[in-house]
Amino acid sequence: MRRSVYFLPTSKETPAEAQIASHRLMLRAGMIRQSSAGIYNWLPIGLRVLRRVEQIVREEQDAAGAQELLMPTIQPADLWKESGRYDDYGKEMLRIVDRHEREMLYGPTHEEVITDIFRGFIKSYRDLPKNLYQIQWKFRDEVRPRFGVMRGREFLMKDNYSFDLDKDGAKRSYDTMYACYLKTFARMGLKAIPVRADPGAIGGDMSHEFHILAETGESAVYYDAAFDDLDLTAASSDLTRLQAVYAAADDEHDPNNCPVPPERLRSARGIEVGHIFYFGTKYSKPLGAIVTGPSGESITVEMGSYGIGVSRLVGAIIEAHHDDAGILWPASVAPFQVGLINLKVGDSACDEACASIYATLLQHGIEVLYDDRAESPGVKFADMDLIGLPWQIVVGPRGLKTGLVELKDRHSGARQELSLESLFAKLPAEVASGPGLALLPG
RNA sequence: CGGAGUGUAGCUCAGCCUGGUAGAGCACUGCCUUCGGGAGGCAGGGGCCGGAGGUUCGAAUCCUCUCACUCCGACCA
Repeated sequence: MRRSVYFLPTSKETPAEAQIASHRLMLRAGMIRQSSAGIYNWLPIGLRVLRRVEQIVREEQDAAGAQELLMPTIQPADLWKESGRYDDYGKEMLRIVDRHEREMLYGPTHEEVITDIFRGFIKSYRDLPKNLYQIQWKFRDEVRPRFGVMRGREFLMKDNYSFDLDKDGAKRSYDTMYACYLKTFARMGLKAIPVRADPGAIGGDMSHEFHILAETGESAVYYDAAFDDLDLTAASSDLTRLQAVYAAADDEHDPNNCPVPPERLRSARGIEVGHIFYFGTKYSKPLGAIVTGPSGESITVEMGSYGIGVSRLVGAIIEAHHDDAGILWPASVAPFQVGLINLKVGDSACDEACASIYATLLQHGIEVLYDDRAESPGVKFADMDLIGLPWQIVVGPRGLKTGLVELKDRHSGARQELSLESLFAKLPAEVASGPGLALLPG
């Protein structure tokens, strides 16, 4: 993408309303623009990141055996009356009346709708288990939205729902998602600690929240120091061991009754990016999600639900990956892999070298943001650092005199002067291997 | 929902106390000089001072009401 035509409104000024780094950086990097309290426009470069995060979540859901569907944002109130939650949910639910005076609502979650789908089609134990997911916008009329997309009222969420014949099956579904979540977050460059949690309004008796540790986190979490050394990306083989290590959210942690000795207890702030629940028949019972068992008996299915805050993750990733100059995107979610800076637009040597590099990168399927504006180099460098692409290629007249361009690793700051030939020879491999890799000595 | 604030140019803000021609920096447009980590000069464009009432000869400024947004607390992916 050429910077001269791309809609990318970066800003030097720190927006007055933004309190935390991720919010400031998202506004300054032209990713989002507030529409009203807790509701955001996603501008092109922000949407690119959102889509990448969404895609990682999707791939891991698919890999875990969940199947994607899409439910509506607007739901009929009747279903919620049937589950008994219409009155319970309170003012967080945005209620709408249509032209026929029918009560509708903008879905804050989809247990009722998915259960309605299930009961309409699934009638036999032989069709179980099922695990269905969607990535859809939700609306919760938060009393106090804040921190940009980290606590918006409208937010993109991956939610899935498991249906099993019995509690053992439900536990397997739960564990599958538990492992899936660890892998999902790891792919985004995040270490998410699974902590025991209060099932809250969703209800149920088994629940974990996944927290990214960050100073700006909204929740207090307590955990065994062993977590600091655990490889949370490990396969599900040692899940039982992992789940035995203590970690609890604020409301579940009792300082007077904690299994972890004080010297090993750690407390930190966390950003909740995922939450999984097992809640048995809480919804299947009132909504009549019943299958016929092997002996012809009626069995009320065991359910669980699992959420990942996709739009929140974009903010959380920035909280975990930024420096004074701007964002440091992990390659897996970066809006572009490479930023190409032409230091002197109009200089034929610079223009030709950049055009050649740009074309070559595109040929290799590498996404590149080419800053071809007639701006001062200072502006371009600052903008590119702010945007935070993993790699930068700097092309200027001085270097070109000896046939060299600069390759910079945004994460480590390491720079290397390369000839065009060696750049072409090594760049695709370097980019494919991701940022943070030490560059070979020039 | 309680408490505290803020609304003036696209952005960050001054002006308000003490009423009298609407301001600055950045951004934007044009020209010139620059160009290796947020350049400089000159010339421009851009505002119903959030909205509605009121007081006054006169209101961004004083009063009342309202709307929006932000922050602190209690609640949540």
